[in-house]
Amino acid sequence: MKMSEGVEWTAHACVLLAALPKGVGLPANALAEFHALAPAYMAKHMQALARAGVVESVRGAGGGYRLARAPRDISLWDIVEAIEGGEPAFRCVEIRQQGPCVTPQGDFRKPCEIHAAFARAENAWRIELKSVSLADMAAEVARKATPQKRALLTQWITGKLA
Amino acid sequence: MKMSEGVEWTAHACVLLAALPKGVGLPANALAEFHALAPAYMAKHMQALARAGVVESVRGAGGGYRLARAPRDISLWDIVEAIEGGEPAFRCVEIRQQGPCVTPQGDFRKPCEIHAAFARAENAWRIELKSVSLADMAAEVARKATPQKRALLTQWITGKLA
DNA sequence: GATATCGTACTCGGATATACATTGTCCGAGTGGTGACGG
DNA sequence: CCGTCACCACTCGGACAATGTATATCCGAGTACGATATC
Repeated sequence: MKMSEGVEWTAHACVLLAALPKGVGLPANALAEFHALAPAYMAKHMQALARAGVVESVRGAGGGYRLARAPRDISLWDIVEAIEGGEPAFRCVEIRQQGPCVTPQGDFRKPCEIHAAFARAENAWRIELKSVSLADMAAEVARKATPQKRALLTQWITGKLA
Repeated sequence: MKMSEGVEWTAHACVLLAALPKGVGLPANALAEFHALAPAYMAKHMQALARAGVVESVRGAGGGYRLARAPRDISLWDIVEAIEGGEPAFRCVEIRQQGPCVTPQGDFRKPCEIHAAFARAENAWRIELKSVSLADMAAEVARKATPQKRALLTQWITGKLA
């Protein structure tokens, strides 16, 4: 059970976007280059974020992706849901209802204990992810930002605005 | 991010084993037949459980699988770990250390915030799974056991013991 | 009748195909900027 | 000098291959049971 690496890619990309001035975005190329990632594949993942409404896309020259909401209102769970899909990892197919000794009148209204336990566990996981917002992490990144990094970002942005 | 269906198969199988008299086991064939599952594939998953030390295997006629510990001492996490492997779903590859504007002297002693957040979330998930033992679920199953089901199990076991 | 031995049936274990999902790449669609042209 | 128009470069979006992992199956290795022959 492993998560798509796209989650890590887009999470870092979103943190970067969150550190930018409000309303300003960057093209997928720049987001990929910033962490030395494959541009085309990064673009694909950003599309998923756009479909999910986490980011907004602006086409044409000077376009790119920018956050659709305030960083405080975007959680890690939003990103996971956009990339991985919101379906639970444990998919109960009700095998308890199969086999030679299943009574037709067996009451299966309540989910089986195994299913219930996994649902509780994934809920705890989801709640933890929902409690972490981009704003929290962007602050950490901004604190460590070097002049070098600021310069590159400014160049990208001003290059856009020029 | 989806979990192997083998987890569901083996979880139900282990609950069944937990409901049996202490020390008694069943062959993989019987475990599969009980829930109308592919016997060969069930056998493969039971092997993983045996390697992980969750169940013990007994070869030869009258052999099979039996729990290696008391049901109270086997948790859902043990089964997930045996089937899926204990590695975290989110694999941080430290992409923050890549790219054009990474300072060589940047301190990366502490894990990045994204990595830390996912680690916390998965920990919550793991703790929840560790808190559920086979004994809890076996009791639920035994309470609902029909005479039909009891008869089939007795037949399998006595067929073994005869 | 008891015991040792051989054969057989049963079960696990790992090696081997297959299907599917993820990963990775490319080209077309759409849009804003820019320069040229005309008024 | 200003406004309009057409062209171009840039960016997103979805369609298309390559790779890796999970799924599914089969056959060989090993063991206990039982039958048989012998003492």
